[in-house]
Amino acid sequence: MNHNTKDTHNLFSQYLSEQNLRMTTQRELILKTFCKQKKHVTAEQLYEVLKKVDPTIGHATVYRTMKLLTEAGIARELNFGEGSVRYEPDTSKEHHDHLVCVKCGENIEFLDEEIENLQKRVVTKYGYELVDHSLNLYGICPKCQKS
Amino acid sequence: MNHNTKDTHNLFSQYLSEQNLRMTTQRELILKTFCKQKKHVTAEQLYEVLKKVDPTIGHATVYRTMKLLTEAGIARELNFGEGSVRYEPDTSKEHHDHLVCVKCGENIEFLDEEIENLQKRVVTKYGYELVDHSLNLYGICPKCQKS
DNA sequence: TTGATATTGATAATGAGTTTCATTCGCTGT
DNA sequence: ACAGCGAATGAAACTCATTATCAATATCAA
Ligand SMILES: [Mn+2]
Ligand SMILES: [Mn+2]
Ligand SMILES: [Zn+2]
Ligand SMILES: [Zn+2]
Repeated sequence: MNHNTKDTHNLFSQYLSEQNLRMTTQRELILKTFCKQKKHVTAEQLYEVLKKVDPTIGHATVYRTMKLLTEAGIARELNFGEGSVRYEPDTSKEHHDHLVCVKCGENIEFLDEEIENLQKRVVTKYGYELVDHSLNLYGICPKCQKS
Repeated sequence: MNHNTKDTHNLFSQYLSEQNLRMTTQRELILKTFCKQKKHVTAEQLYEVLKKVDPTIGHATVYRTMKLLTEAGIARELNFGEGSVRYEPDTSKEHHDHLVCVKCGENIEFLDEEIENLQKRVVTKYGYELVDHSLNLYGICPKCQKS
């Protein structure tokens, strides 16, 4: 289940005060707008959406805030090798990996417990301590296979 | 086993002629130098090495040639989210994934057949046609755990 | 050897993301 | 409500990786 807006707002407030940072109207707006997005967005895309609500909002503020949301565990960075980072809500309850169509960009979220476990096995085999992982599968979606 | 220099040179020559492109002294030098590298290099790092051999070589030529080598199936692009792309020899005989230390950057190459197979299962489950994949595990190496 | 055309290197341009800095805002204590 | 201080903001300049432009040069089939 997803965090609702109030959940993430509380989470963010708490994170900010822990770090002696402040909740601002811009940060509230960015959080709210980010949580509404249905797709994985880049900071630039989110900035475009935000400008319609608050035309005075700054470019840098969006980047800065997405970084904060990531540190707070509310957003997660995705790198599909496109040249820019995408963000998705990160509720830590629902980790998943991605299957991306290289033609149209459509992407499916999946979670394979077996793969997750095997990853841990690899990491411990080499004496490493697992911090994170990134698994992206690239393919051609059924729709694009027909054209 | 690795391609040797002559192998890759032939592969590259063939690819170039198929595309109506030309083998040049710069391309030969870049290929040779790239194949000698022991670690995954960025285009910039390779450029630094190349300048010592041929100080007149151009920055853009290195980038252009690494792109060609990738298309020819001789190099493979790696993205560890560092901001720049790294390259490794791609012999297709020896695919592997990476386990990277987030502290010191040391990285281990591994191949887990079970994971590879499970990936295929995921892809076919959703009706996709697998094109590529990228699996990076990030952790802390034994050495860095002690400090 | 020649000519068509691909390639090169210098340089400018791009695009994502970050830094700087003067101004404004948020919060805590009064 | 008010003051004061440090945090946050937006504009603009900047960085860094990579790509585009273009005049000069090199390759190779004929
Ligand atoms: Mn996702
Ligand atoms: Mn490797
Ligand atoms: Zn598609
Ligand atoms: Zn390490």
